[in-house]
Amino acid sequence: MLIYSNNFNLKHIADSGQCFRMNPVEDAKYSLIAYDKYIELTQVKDNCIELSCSEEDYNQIWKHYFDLDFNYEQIVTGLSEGQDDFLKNAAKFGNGLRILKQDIYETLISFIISQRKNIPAIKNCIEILCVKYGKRKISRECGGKEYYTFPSPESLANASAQDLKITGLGYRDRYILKTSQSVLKGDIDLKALRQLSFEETLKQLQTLSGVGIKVANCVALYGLHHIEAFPIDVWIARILKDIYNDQFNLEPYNGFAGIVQQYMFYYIRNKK
DNA sequence: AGCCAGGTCTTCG
DNA sequence: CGAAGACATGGC
Repeated sequence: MLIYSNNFNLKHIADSGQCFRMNPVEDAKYSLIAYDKYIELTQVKDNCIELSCSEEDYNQIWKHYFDLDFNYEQIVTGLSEGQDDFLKNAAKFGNGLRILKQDIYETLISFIISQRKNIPAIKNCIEILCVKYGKRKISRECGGKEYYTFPSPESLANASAQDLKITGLGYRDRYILKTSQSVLKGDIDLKALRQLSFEETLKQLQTLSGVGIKVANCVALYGLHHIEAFPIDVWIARILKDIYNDQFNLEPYNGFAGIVQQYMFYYIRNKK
């Protein structure tokens, strides 16, 4: 089916570092695995995307996943026409970036893995984890394509420390194990986080093993859609220091700082 | 080859 | 308290 939107760019989203299982398959075409589903998406035109899914899956999953009920136009135009030169360029450069609504547990585990790894390494590591601990499935829509779902909390909580060693997790293996056990035991109720305030959510997430302020903000932003979150990693920290001399004022972007952050991150990582 | 990666945890002063 | 050091592995 075809979707029309002025702010929906597959390449930018795939390279945005917020999701790790969206990859190019051929020119302008991407595969994506999320919520136990496999989908292929093609950028037909700047403002037109073709999805391989049924209308039912679109309405139940993908419309929500890509945050397509939200209009990014005003915010992105606001940035690209504002007075901040860096954000102007970032907004123009990354136009079509959106903040995805990903599964909370997958986001949590993915961003625990992300610490001190580059993005290709994160992707590889997650893929190994999925093949080893996820479910093998076949996509009907996409020519019998084989894929693996993201592991459940049970499967990772019950993984042996020995087996985890060979997944390339490094020292993060114990974080994954402990956090998955916390989720499984109910020490934390990931779904219930949706009822909490942003600040309280960050606090609860940080009780988990391997989750500090940065990962907590990423989970809040990409898994719970707190678009006021502003994760500061090494790249954003460099921007704040080098471009803004540590004087960046978030206040004008109150309530959607996460979108600003995403455009900053994409721009600094991908501009020549 | 050697540095660095979407940080966190522990230890030290 | 805040600052420094340790941490596993792989990509480039």
